[in-house]
Amino acid sequence: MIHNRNKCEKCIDSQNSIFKVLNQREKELLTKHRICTNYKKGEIIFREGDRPSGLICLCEGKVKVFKEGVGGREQIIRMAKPIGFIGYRAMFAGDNYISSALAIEDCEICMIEKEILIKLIKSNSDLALEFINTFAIELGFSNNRTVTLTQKHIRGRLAESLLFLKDTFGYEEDKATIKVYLSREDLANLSNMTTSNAIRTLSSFATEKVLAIDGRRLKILNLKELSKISELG
Amino acid sequence: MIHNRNKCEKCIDSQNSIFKVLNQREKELLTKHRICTNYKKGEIIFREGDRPSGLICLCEGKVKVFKEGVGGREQIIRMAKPIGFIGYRAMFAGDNYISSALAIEDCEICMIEKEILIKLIKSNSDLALEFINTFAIELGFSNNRTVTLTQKHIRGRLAESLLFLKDTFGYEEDKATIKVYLSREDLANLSNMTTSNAIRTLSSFATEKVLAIDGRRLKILNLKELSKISELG
DNA sequence: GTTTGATTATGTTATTTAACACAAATATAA
DNA sequence: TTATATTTGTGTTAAATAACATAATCAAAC
Repeated sequence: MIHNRNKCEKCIDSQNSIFKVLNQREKELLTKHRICTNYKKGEIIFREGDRPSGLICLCEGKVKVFKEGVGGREQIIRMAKPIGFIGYRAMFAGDNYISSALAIEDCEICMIEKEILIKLIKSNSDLALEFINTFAIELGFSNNRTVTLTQKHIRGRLAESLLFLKDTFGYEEDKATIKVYLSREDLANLSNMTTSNAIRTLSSFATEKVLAIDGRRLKILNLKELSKISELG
Repeated sequence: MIHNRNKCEKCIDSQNSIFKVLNQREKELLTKHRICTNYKKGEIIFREGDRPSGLICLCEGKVKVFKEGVGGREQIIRMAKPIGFIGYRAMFAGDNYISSALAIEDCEICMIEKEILIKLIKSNSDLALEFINTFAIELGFSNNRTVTLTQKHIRGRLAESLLFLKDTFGYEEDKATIKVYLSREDLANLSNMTTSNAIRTLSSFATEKVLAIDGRRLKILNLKELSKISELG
Protein backbone atom coordinates (compact mmCIF):
# COMPACT_ATOMS: atom_id res chain seq x y z
CA MET A 1 0.00 0.00 0.00
CA ILE A 2 1.73 3.14 -1.24
CA HIS A 3 0.19 6.61 -1.29
CA ASN A 4 0.40 8.10 -4.69
CA ARG A 5 1.05 11.69 -5.67
CA ASN A 6 0.07 11.34 -9.31
CA LYS A 7 -3.63 11.28 -8.68
CA CYS A 8 -5.75 9.37 -11.13
CA GLU A 9 -7.94 11.35 -13.46
CA LYS A 10 -10.56 8.99 -14.71
CA CYS A 11 -12.26 8.08 -11.42
CA ILE A 12 -13.96 11.42 -11.35
CA ASP A 13 -13.71 12.69 -14.90
CA SER A 14 -14.42 9.67 -17.08
CA GLN A 15 -17.67 9.38 -18.99
CA ASN A 16 -18.18 5.99 -17.32
CA SER A 17 -17.92 7.52 -13.90
CA ILE A 18 -20.99 7.87 -11.75
CA PHE A 19 -19.67 11.38 -11.03
CA LYS A 20 -20.35 12.51 -14.58
CA VAL A 21 -23.55 14.05 -13.22
CA LEU A 22 -21.54 16.53 -11.11
CA ASN A 23 -20.70 20.05 -12.18
CA GLN A 24 -17.16 21.39 -12.27
CA ARG A 25 -17.24 22.87 -8.77
CA GLU A 26 -18.54 19.64 -7.28
CA LYS A 27 -15.89 17.62 -9.08
CA GLU A 28 -13.20 19.89 -7.71
CA LEU A 29 -14.49 19.40 -4.19
CA LEU A 30 -14.28 15.66 -4.74
CA THR A 31 -10.79 15.91 -6.20
CA LYS A 32 -9.60 17.86 -3.20
CA HIS A 33 -10.88 15.32 -0.70
CA ARG A 34 -9.49 12.06 -1.92
CA ILE A 35 -6.41 10.00 -1.29
CA CYS A 36 -4.94 7.84 -4.03
CA THR A 37 -3.16 4.63 -3.17
CA ASN A 38 -1.40 1.82 -4.97
CA TYR A 39 -1.71 -1.84 -4.07
CA LYS A 40 0.48 -4.64 -5.33
CA LYS A 41 -1.04 -7.83 -6.68
CA GLY A 42 -1.96 -10.03 -3.74
CA GLU A 43 -2.38 -7.20 -1.22
CA ILE A 44 -5.50 -6.89 0.89
CA ILE A 45 -7.37 -3.62 0.41
CA PHE A 46 -9.77 -4.16 3.29
CA ARG A 47 -10.76 -7.02 5.56
CA GLU A 48 -14.08 -8.32 6.84
CA GLY A 49 -14.71 -6.43 10.08
CA ASP A 50 -12.70 -3.33 9.17
CA ARG A 51 -14.37 0.04 9.46
CA PRO A 52 -14.83 1.81 6.11
CA SER A 53 -13.18 5.20 6.05
CA GLY A 54 -14.62 6.38 2.79
CA LEU A 55 -15.76 5.46 -0.68
CA ILE A 56 -13.17 3.41 -2.53
CA CYS A 57 -12.97 3.86 -6.27
CA LEU A 58 -10.93 1.38 -8.29
CA CYS A 59 -9.05 3.35 -10.98
CA GLU A 60 -6.70 0.67 -12.21
CA GLY A 61 -6.34 -3.09 -11.75
CA LYS A 62 -8.70 -5.86 -10.77
CA VAL A 63 -10.07 -6.81 -7.37
CA LYS A 64 -11.85 -9.81 -5.92
CA VAL A 65 -14.35 -9.26 -3.12
CA PHE A 66 -14.97 -12.31 -0.99
CA LYS A 67 -16.44 -13.60 2.24
CA GLU A 68 -15.07 -16.23 4.56
CA GLY A 69 -17.72 -18.86 5.15
CA VAL A 70 -17.93 -22.12 7.05
CA GLY A 71 -14.48 -23.39 8.02
CA GLY A 72 -12.74 -20.42 6.39
CA ARG A 73 -14.01 -21.48 2.98
CA GLU A 74 -13.93 -18.49 0.66
CA GLN A 75 -16.82 -17.36 -1.51
CA ILE A 76 -16.11 -14.68 -4.10
CA ILE A 77 -19.04 -12.26 -4.02
CA ARG A 78 -17.99 -9.84 -6.70
CA MET A 79 -15.19 -8.97 -9.12
CA ALA A 80 -14.36 -5.31 -9.61
CA LYS A 81 -12.75 -3.54 -12.54
CA PRO A 82 -12.05 0.14 -13.29
CA ILE A 83 -13.94 2.33 -12.95
CA GLY A 84 -15.93 0.91 -10.12
CA PHE A 85 -16.54 1.09 -6.41
CA ILE A 86 -15.55 -1.47 -3.83
CA GLY A 87 -16.79 -1.68 -0.29
CA TYR A 88 -19.44 0.97 -0.89
CA ARG A 89 -22.20 -1.17 0.59
CA ALA A 90 -20.65 -1.14 4.06
CA MET A 91 -20.00 2.58 3.86
CA PHE A 92 -23.60 3.39 2.97
CA ALA A 93 -25.06 0.90 5.43
CA GLY A 94 -22.94 2.39 8.21
CA ASP A 95 -21.62 -1.12 8.90
CA ASN A 96 -18.16 -2.53 9.08
CA TYR A 97 -17.14 -4.50 6.02
CA ILE A 98 -18.79 -7.89 5.74
CA SER A 99 -16.41 -8.95 2.98
CA SER A 100 -12.74 -8.61 2.16
CA ALA A 101 -11.11 -7.16 -0.96
CA LEU A 102 -7.85 -8.32 -2.50
CA ALA A 103 -5.96 -6.92 -5.49
CA ILE A 104 -5.60 -9.68 -8.07
CA GLU A 105 -3.52 -7.30 -10.19
CA ASP A 106 -1.53 -4.19 -9.26
CA CYS A 107 -4.18 -1.61 -8.42
CA GLU A 108 -4.68 2.08 -8.04
CA ILE A 109 -7.53 3.24 -5.87
CA CYS A 110 -8.96 6.58 -4.73
CA MET A 111 -10.56 6.96 -1.35
CA ILE A 112 -13.19 9.67 -1.07
CA GLU A 113 -14.12 11.00 2.38
CA LYS A 114 -17.53 9.85 3.47
CA GLU A 115 -18.64 13.27 4.70
CA ILE A 116 -17.86 14.92 1.39
CA LEU A 117 -19.66 12.20 -0.51
CA ILE A 118 -22.78 12.47 1.63
CA LYS A 119 -22.68 16.24 1.23
CA LEU A 120 -22.56 15.87 -2.54
CA ILE A 121 -25.38 13.32 -2.57
CA LYS A 122 -27.46 15.72 -0.51
CA SER A 123 -26.80 18.62 -2.82
CA ASN A 124 -27.07 16.73 -6.11
CA SER A 125 -30.05 14.44 -6.43
CA ASP A 126 -28.83 13.01 -9.72
CA LEU A 127 -25.86 11.57 -7.89
CA ALA A 128 -28.21 10.07 -5.31
CA LEU A 129 -30.24 8.44 -8.05
CA GLU A 130 -27.07 7.09 -9.64
CA PHE A 131 -26.11 5.38 -6.41
CA ILE A 132 -29.65 4.03 -5.99
CA ASN A 133 -29.42 2.61 -9.49
CA THR A 134 -26.01 1.06 -8.82
CA PHE A 135 -27.36 -0.64 -5.72
CA ALA A 136 -30.49 -1.86 -7.50
CA ILE A 137 -28.39 -3.47 -10.21
CA GLU A 138 -25.99 -5.11 -7.80
CA LEU A 139 -28.80 -6.41 -5.64
CA GLY A 140 -30.34 -8.03 -8.70
CA PHE A 141 -27.00 -9.60 -9.50
CA SER A 142 -26.65 -10.90 -5.97
CA ASN A 143 -30.15 -12.39 -5.96
CA ASN A 144 -29.48 -14.14 -9.25
CA ARG A 145 -26.23 -15.48 -7.91
CA THR A 146 -27.90 -16.91 -4.84
CA VAL A 147 -30.21 -18.99 -7.00
CA THR A 148 -27.51 -19.98 -9.47
CA LEU A 149 -24.99 -21.07 -6.88
CA THR A 150 -27.53 -23.07 -4.93
CA GLN A 151 -29.44 -24.71 -7.77
CA LYS A 152 -27.14 -25.27 -10.73
CA HIS A 153 -24.86 -28.25 -10.89
CA ILE A 154 -21.09 -27.98 -11.06
CA ARG A 155 -20.83 -27.67 -14.83
CA GLY A 156 -23.55 -25.05 -14.95
CA ARG A 157 -22.01 -23.05 -12.13
CA LEU A 158 -18.56 -23.02 -13.67
CA ALA A 159 -19.91 -22.22 -17.12
CA GLU A 160 -21.86 -19.31 -15.66
CA SER A 161 -18.79 -18.01 -13.84
CA LEU A 162 -16.78 -18.09 -17.05
CA LEU A 163 -19.50 -16.17 -18.87
CA PHE A 164 -19.64 -13.69 -16.00
CA LEU A 165 -15.87 -13.15 -16.19
CA LYS A 166 -16.07 -12.69 -19.93
CA ASP A 167 -18.93 -10.17 -19.57
CA THR A 168 -17.13 -8.31 -16.81
CA PHE A 169 -13.57 -8.18 -18.13
CA GLY A 170 -14.10 -8.82 -21.83
CA TYR A 171 -11.81 -10.53 -24.29
CA GLU A 172 -8.16 -10.14 -25.19
CA GLU A 173 -7.34 -9.00 -28.73
CA ASP A 174 -8.04 -12.51 -30.06
CA LYS A 175 -11.72 -11.96 -29.14
CA ALA A 176 -11.83 -15.30 -27.35
CA THR A 177 -9.47 -15.28 -24.37
CA ILE A 178 -11.06 -14.05 -21.17
CA LYS A 179 -9.23 -10.94 -20.00
CA VAL A 180 -8.64 -12.02 -16.43
CA TYR A 181 -6.27 -14.64 -15.05
CA LEU A 182 -7.54 -16.44 -12.02
CA SER A 183 -6.12 -19.43 -10.21
CA ARG A 184 -8.18 -22.61 -10.27
CA GLU A 185 -8.81 -21.97 -6.61
CA ASP A 186 -10.33 -18.56 -7.32
CA LEU A 187 -12.47 -20.02 -10.08
CA ALA A 188 -13.65 -22.62 -7.58
CA ASN A 189 -14.37 -19.99 -4.93
CA LEU A 190 -16.32 -17.97 -7.44
CA SER A 191 -18.37 -21.00 -8.46
CA ASN A 192 -18.95 -22.64 -5.10
CA MET A 193 -17.00 -25.83 -5.62
CA THR A 194 -13.72 -27.41 -4.57
CA THR A 195 -10.54 -26.64 -6.46
CA SER A 196 -10.30 -30.26 -7.62
CA ASN A 197 -13.75 -30.08 -9.16
CA ALA A 198 -12.97 -26.77 -10.87
CA ILE A 199 -9.87 -28.33 -12.41
CA ARG A 200 -11.73 -31.45 -13.49
CA THR A 201 -14.64 -29.53 -14.96
CA LEU A 202 -12.33 -27.14 -16.82
CA SER A 203 -10.57 -30.16 -18.30
CA SER A 204 -13.82 -31.67 -19.45
CA PHE A 205 -14.79 -28.34 -21.08
CA ALA A 206 -11.45 -28.50 -22.90
CA THR A 207 -12.05 -32.10 -23.98
CA GLU A 208 -15.44 -31.03 -25.31
CA LYS A 209 -13.73 -28.21 -27.25
CA VAL A 210 -15.77 -25.60 -25.41
CA LEU A 211 -12.61 -24.06 -23.96
CA ALA A 212 -8.93 -24.01 -24.81
CA ILE A 213 -6.78 -23.94 -21.69
CA ASP A 214 -3.25 -22.59 -21.53
CA GLY A 215 -2.36 -22.27 -17.86
CA ARG A 216 -4.61 -19.53 -16.60
CA ARG A 217 -5.48 -18.31 -20.07
CA LEU A 218 -8.97 -19.52 -20.84
CA LYS A 219 -10.10 -19.20 -24.43
CA ILE A 220 -13.77 -19.64 -25.19
CA LEU A 221 -14.03 -21.83 -28.31
CA ASN A 222 -17.78 -22.40 -28.29
CA LEU A 223 -19.71 -19.62 -26.65
CA LYS A 224 -23.09 -21.03 -27.62
CA GLU A 225 -22.32 -24.37 -26.01
CA LEU A 226 -20.94 -22.68 -22.89
CA SER A 227 -24.15 -20.66 -22.58
CA LYS A 228 -26.18 -23.82 -23.02
CA ILE A 229 -24.26 -25.58 -20.25
CA SER A 230 -24.83 -22.55 -18.03
CA GLU A 231 -28.56 -22.38 -18.75
CA LEU A 232 -29.30 -26.06 -18.35
CA GLY A 233 -27.63 -25.90 -14.96
CA MET B 1 -56.95 -8.28 -5.96
CA ILE B 2 -59.49 -5.72 -4.82
CA HIS B 3 -58.98 -1.97 -4.89
CA ASN B 4 -59.62 -0.47 -1.55
CA ARG B 5 -61.22 2.83 -0.69
CA ASN B 6 -60.20 2.89 2.95
CA LYS B 7 -56.62 3.86 2.32
CA CYS B 8 -54.05 2.70 4.81
CA GLU B 9 -52.54 5.32 7.06
CA LYS B 10 -49.36 3.84 8.37
CA CYS B 11 -47.48 3.31 5.10
CA ILE B 12 -46.79 6.99 4.90
CA ASP B 13 -47.37 8.25 8.40
CA SER B 14 -45.85 5.65 10.68
CA GLN B 15 -42.65 6.33 12.56
CA ASN B 16 -41.20 3.18 11.01
CA SER B 17 -41.90 4.45 7.54
CA ILE B 18 -39.05 5.59 5.37
CA PHE B 19 -41.30 8.55 4.53
CA LYS B 20 -40.98 9.96 8.04
CA VAL B 21 -38.32 12.29 6.60
CA LEU B 22 -40.94 14.01 4.41
CA ASN B 23 -42.75 17.19 5.36
CA GLN B 24 -46.52 17.48 5.42
CA ARG B 25 -46.84 18.82 1.89
CA GLU B 26 -44.68 16.03 0.51
CA LYS B 27 -46.66 13.41 2.40
CA GLU B 28 -49.88 14.77 0.97
CA LEU B 29 -48.49 14.54 -2.54
CA LEU B 30 -47.65 10.91 -1.86
CA THR B 31 -51.08 10.22 -0.39
CA LYS B 32 -52.76 11.67 -3.46
CA HIS B 33 -50.80 9.51 -5.87
CA ARG B 34 -51.24 6.04 -4.52
CA ILE B 35 -53.61 3.16 -5.04
CA CYS B 36 -54.43 0.78 -2.21
CA THR B 37 -55.24 -2.83 -2.96
CA ASN B 38 -56.15 -5.95 -1.04
CA TYR B 39 -54.82 -9.41 -1.82
CA LYS B 40 -56.14 -12.66 -0.47
CA LYS B 41 -53.79 -15.25 0.97
CA GLY B 42 -52.28 -17.21 -1.91
CA GLU B 43 -52.66 -14.45 -4.51
CA ILE B 44 -49.75 -13.36 -6.66
CA ILE B 45 -48.88 -9.67 -6.30
CA PHE B 46 -46.41 -9.62 -9.17
CA ARG B 47 -44.66 -12.16 -11.37
CA GLU B 48 -41.10 -12.52 -12.62
CA GLY B 49 -41.02 -10.65 -15.92
CA ASP B 50 -43.83 -8.19 -15.11
CA ARG B 51 -43.16 -4.49 -15.51
CA PRO B 52 -43.22 -2.56 -12.21
CA SER B 53 -45.76 0.23 -12.28
CA GLY B 54 -44.71 1.87 -9.06
CA LEU B 55 -43.37 1.42 -5.58
CA ILE B 56 -45.29 -1.22 -3.64
CA CYS B 57 -45.60 -0.71 0.09
CA LEU B 58 -46.88 -3.59 2.20
CA CYS B 59 -49.23 -2.13 4.86
CA GLU B 60 -50.73 -5.34 6.18
CA GLY B 61 -50.02 -9.05 5.86
CA LYS B 62 -46.98 -11.08 4.93
CA VAL B 63 -45.41 -11.72 1.56
CA LYS B 64 -42.85 -14.15 0.20
CA VAL B 65 -40.61 -13.02 -2.64
CA PHE B 66 -39.14 -15.84 -4.66
CA LYS B 67 -37.36 -16.76 -7.85
CA GLU B 68 -37.93 -19.75 -10.08
CA GLY B 69 -34.65 -21.54 -10.60
CA VAL B 70 -33.52 -24.68 -12.40
CA GLY B 71 -36.48 -26.90 -13.32
CA GLY B 72 -38.99 -24.50 -11.76
CA ARG B 73 -37.47 -25.02 -8.33
CA GLU B 74 -38.40 -22.10 -6.10
CA GLN B 75 -35.96 -20.13 -3.99
CA ILE B 76 -37.40 -17.69 -1.50
CA ILE B 77 -35.27 -14.55 -1.67
CA ARG B 78 -36.96 -12.45 0.94
CA MET B 79 -39.90 -12.31 3.35
CA ALA B 80 -41.71 -9.00 3.73
CA LYS B 81 -43.75 -7.66 6.61
CA PRO B 82 -45.45 -4.31 7.25
CA ILE B 83 -44.25 -1.68 6.80
CA GLY B 84 -41.93 -2.57 4.01
CA PHE B 85 -41.40 -2.37 0.30
CA ILE B 86 -41.63 -5.18 -2.18
CA GLY B 87 -40.39 -5.13 -5.73
CA TYR B 88 -38.58 -1.84 -5.24
CA ARG B 89 -35.33 -3.18 -6.67
CA ALA B 90 -36.82 -3.69 -10.13
CA MET B 91 -38.48 -0.31 -10.05
CA PHE B 92 -35.27 1.52 -9.21
CA ALA B 93 -33.16 -0.55 -11.60
CA GLY B 94 -35.58 0.19 -14.41
CA ASP B 95 -35.88 -3.56 -14.96
CA ASN B 96 -38.80 -5.89 -15.07
CA TYR B 97 -39.24 -7.98 -11.95
CA ILE B 98 -36.70 -10.77 -11.56
CA SER B 99 -38.69 -12.35 -8.76
CA SER B 100 -42.33 -13.01 -7.91
CA ALA B 101 -44.30 -11.99 -4.84
CA LEU B 102 -47.11 -13.95 -3.24
CA ALA B 103 -49.33 -13.04 -0.29
CA ILE B 104 -48.91 -15.71 2.39
CA GLU B 105 -51.58 -13.94 4.44
CA ASP B 106 -54.34 -11.54 3.42
CA CYS B 107 -52.53 -8.35 2.49
CA GLU B 108 -53.07 -4.68 1.97
CA ILE B 109 -50.65 -2.83 -0.26
CA CYS B 110 -50.21 0.72 -1.50
CA MET B 111 -48.79 1.42 -4.91
CA ILE B 112 -47.02 4.75 -5.31
CA GLU B 113 -46.50 6.15 -8.78
CA LYS B 114 -42.90 5.98 -9.89
CA GLU B 115 -42.79 9.53 -11.25
CA ILE B 116 -44.01 11.01 -7.99
CA LEU B 117 -41.52 8.97 -6.01
CA ILE B 118 -38.60 10.03 -8.19
CA LYS B 119 -39.75 13.63 -7.91
CA LEU B 120 -39.77 13.37 -4.13
CA ILE B 121 -36.35 11.73 -4.05
CA LYS B 122 -35.03 14.55 -6.21
CA SER B 123 -36.48 17.22 -3.98
CA ASN B 124 -35.70 15.59 -0.63
CA SER B 125 -32.20 14.26 -0.25
CA ASP B 126 -32.97 12.64 3.10
CA LEU B 127 -35.42 10.37 1.34
CA ALA B 128 -32.74 9.50 -1.19
CA LEU B 129 -30.32 8.59 1.59
CA GLU B 130 -33.00 6.47 3.25
CA PHE B 131 -33.43 4.45 0.08
CA ILE B 132 -29.67 4.13 -0.32
CA ASN B 133 -29.49 2.82 3.23
CA THR B 134 -32.33 0.36 2.64
CA PHE B 135 -30.54 -0.99 -0.42
CA ALA B 136 -27.21 -1.24 1.38
CA ILE B 137 -28.78 -3.28 4.16
CA GLU B 138 -30.63 -5.61 1.83
CA LEU B 139 -27.53 -6.14 -0.31
CA GLY B 140 -25.62 -7.16 2.79
CA PHE B 141 -28.38 -9.57 3.68
CA SER B 142 -28.35 -11.03 0.18
CA ASN B 143 -24.58 -11.50 0.21
CA ASN B 144 -24.75 -13.25 3.55
CA ARG B 145 -27.48 -15.48 2.28
CA THR B 146 -25.46 -16.49 -0.75
CA VAL B 147 -22.67 -17.77 1.46
CA THR B 148 -25.00 -19.40 3.97
CA LEU B 149 -27.10 -21.23 1.44
CA THR B 150 -24.08 -22.50 -0.45
CA GLN B 151 -21.82 -23.44 2.41
CA LYS B 152 -23.86 -24.54 5.40
CA HIS B 153 -25.22 -28.04 5.66
CA ILE B 154 -28.91 -28.83 5.84
CA ARG B 155 -29.26 -28.49 9.60
CA GLY B 156 -27.37 -25.21 9.62
CA ARG B 157 -29.40 -23.80 6.76
CA LEU B 158 -32.73 -24.68 8.31
CA ALA B 159 -31.66 -23.42 11.74
CA GLU B 160 -30.61 -20.13 10.19
CA SER B 161 -33.92 -19.81 8.34
CA LEU B 162 -35.83 -20.34 11.56
CA LEU B 163 -33.75 -17.68 13.29
CA PHE B 164 -34.31 -15.37 10.35
CA LEU B 165 -38.08 -15.89 10.54
CA LYS B 166 -38.02 -15.27 14.27
CA ASP B 167 -35.99 -12.06 13.81
CA THR B 168 -38.24 -10.86 11.00
CA PHE B 169 -41.68 -11.70 12.36
CA GLY B 170 -41.01 -12.03 16.07
CA TYR B 171 -42.73 -14.26 18.58
CA GLU B 172 -46.34 -14.87 19.51
CA GLU B 173 -47.46 -13.88 23.01
CA ASP B 174 -45.79 -17.01 24.45
CA LYS B 175 -42.42 -15.49 23.48
CA ALA B 176 -41.38 -18.72 21.82
CA THR B 177 -43.64 -19.46 18.85
CA ILE B 178 -42.46 -17.94 15.59
CA LYS B 179 -45.09 -15.50 14.34
CA VAL B 180 -45.35 -16.82 10.80
CA TYR B 181 -46.89 -20.05 9.54
CA LEU B 182 -45.15 -21.52 6.55
CA SER B 183 -45.65 -24.84 4.85
CA ARG B 184 -42.78 -27.31 5.01
CA GLU B 185 -42.37 -26.65 1.31
CA ASP B 186 -41.88 -22.90 1.90
CA LEU B 187 -39.41 -23.62 4.70
CA ALA B 188 -37.55 -25.87 2.27
CA ASN B 189 -37.60 -23.24 -0.47
CA LEU B 190 -36.28 -20.67 1.95
CA SER B 191 -33.48 -22.97 3.06
CA ASN B 192 -32.46 -24.48 -0.26
CA MET B 193 -33.43 -28.08 0.38
CA THR B 194 -36.13 -30.55 -0.59
CA THR B 195 -39.41 -30.64 1.29
CA SER B 196 -38.62 -34.14 2.58
CA ASN B 197 -35.38 -32.95 4.06
CA ALA B 198 -37.05 -29.94 5.68
CA ILE B 199 -39.59 -32.28 7.31
CA ARG B 200 -36.92 -34.71 8.46
CA THR B 201 -34.67 -31.99 9.84
CA LEU B 202 -37.56 -30.30 11.66
CA SER B 203 -38.40 -33.64 13.25
CA SER B 204 -34.86 -34.13 14.42
CA PHE B 205 -34.87 -30.62 15.93
CA ALA B 206 -38.03 -31.65 17.79
CA THR B 207 -36.44 -34.90 18.97
CA GLU B 208 -33.51 -32.88 20.25
CA LYS B 209 -35.92 -30.57 22.09
CA VAL B 210 -34.71 -27.57 20.15
CA LEU B 211 -38.17 -27.04 18.68
CA ALA B 212 -41.71 -27.98 19.56
CA ILE B 213 -43.79 -28.62 16.47
CA ASP B 214 -47.56 -28.32 16.29
CA GLY B 215 -48.51 -28.35 12.64
CA ARG B 216 -47.11 -25.14 11.25
CA ARG B 217 -46.62 -23.62 14.68
CA LEU B 218 -42.93 -23.76 15.45
CA LYS B 219 -41.94 -23.03 19.02
CA ILE B 220 -38.29 -22.42 19.78
CA LEU B 221 -37.43 -24.33 22.94
CA ASN B 222 -33.67 -23.84 22.91
CA LEU B 223 -32.59 -20.68 21.16
CA LYS B 224 -28.95 -21.06 22.15
CA GLU B 225 -28.76 -24.53 20.67
CA LEU B 226 -30.55 -23.40 17.50
CA SER B 227 -28.03 -20.57 17.10
CA LYS B 228 -25.20 -23.03 17.62
CA ILE B 229 -26.55 -25.33 14.93
CA SER B 230 -26.86 -22.34 12.62
CA GLU B 231 -23.33 -21.11 13.30
CA LEU B 232 -21.58 -24.44 13.01
CA GLY B 233 -23.18 -24.87 9.61
C1' DG C 1 20.80 -23.46 -10.30
C1' DT C 2 18.81 -25.64 -6.67
C1' DT C 3 15.50 -25.81 -3.22
C1' DT C 4 11.05 -24.87 -1.55
C1' DG C 5 6.44 -23.88 -1.78
C1' DA C 6 2.36 -23.23 -4.42
C1' DT C 7 -0.53 -24.66 -8.07
C1' DT C 8 -2.40 -27.97 -11.15
C1' DA C 9 -3.82 -32.57 -12.09
C1' DT C 10 -5.96 -37.15 -11.29
C1' DG C 11 -7.71 -41.14 -8.95
C1' DT C 12 -10.43 -43.16 -4.93
C1' DT C 13 -13.54 -43.10 -1.19
C1' DA C 14 -16.94 -41.14 1.84
C1' DT C 15 -20.66 -38.07 2.70
C1' DT C 16 -24.38 -35.32 1.77
C1' DT C 17 -28.46 -34.63 -0.21
C1' DA C 18 -31.75 -35.21 -3.93
C1' DA C 19 -34.97 -38.25 -6.07
C1' DC C 20 -38.33 -41.45 -5.71
C1' DA C 21 -41.99 -44.21 -3.72
C1' DC C 22 -45.66 -44.56 -0.85
C1' DA C 23 -48.48 -44.01 3.38
C1' DA C 24 -50.84 -41.18 6.73
C1' DA C 25 -52.90 -37.06 8.07
C1' DT C 26 -55.15 -32.90 7.11
C1' DA C 27 -57.61 -29.51 4.56
C1' DT C 28 -60.88 -28.39 0.89
C1' DA C 29 -64.68 -28.99 -1.94
C1' DA C 30 -68.74 -31.39 -3.66
C1' DT D 1 -71.01 -36.40 5.14
C1' DT D 2 -67.96 -38.26 1.56
C1' DA D 3 -64.69 -37.57 -1.99
C1' DT D 4 -60.51 -35.35 -3.52
C1' DA D 5 -56.54 -32.79 -3.24
C1' DT D 6 -52.83 -31.19 -0.59
C1' DT D 7 -49.58 -31.48 2.95
C1' DT D 8 -46.84 -34.09 6.03
C1' DG D 9 -44.12 -38.01 7.21
C1' DT D 10 -40.80 -41.98 6.47
C1' DG D 11 -37.99 -45.36 4.20
C1' DT D 12 -34.83 -46.60 0.19
C1' DT D 13 -31.94 -45.72 -3.57
C1' DA D 14 -29.22 -42.98 -6.58
C1' DA D 15 -26.57 -39.06 -7.77
C1' DA D 16 -23.65 -35.27 -6.93
C1' DT D 17 -19.92 -33.52 -4.84
C1' DA D 18 -16.63 -33.04 -1.05
C1' DA D 19 -12.70 -34.99 1.15
C1' DC D 20 -8.57 -37.13 0.88
C1' DA D 21 -4.27 -38.85 -1.10
C1' DT D 22 -0.58 -38.33 -4.06
C1' DA D 23 1.96 -36.93 -8.07
C1' DA D 24 3.45 -33.69 -11.48
C1' DT D 25 4.31 -29.13 -12.85
C1' DC D 26 5.41 -24.48 -12.26
C1' DA D 27 7.10 -20.27 -9.91
C1' DA D 28 9.66 -17.89 -6.50
C1' DA D 29 13.25 -17.41 -3.18
C1' DC D 30 17.68 -18.31 -1.77
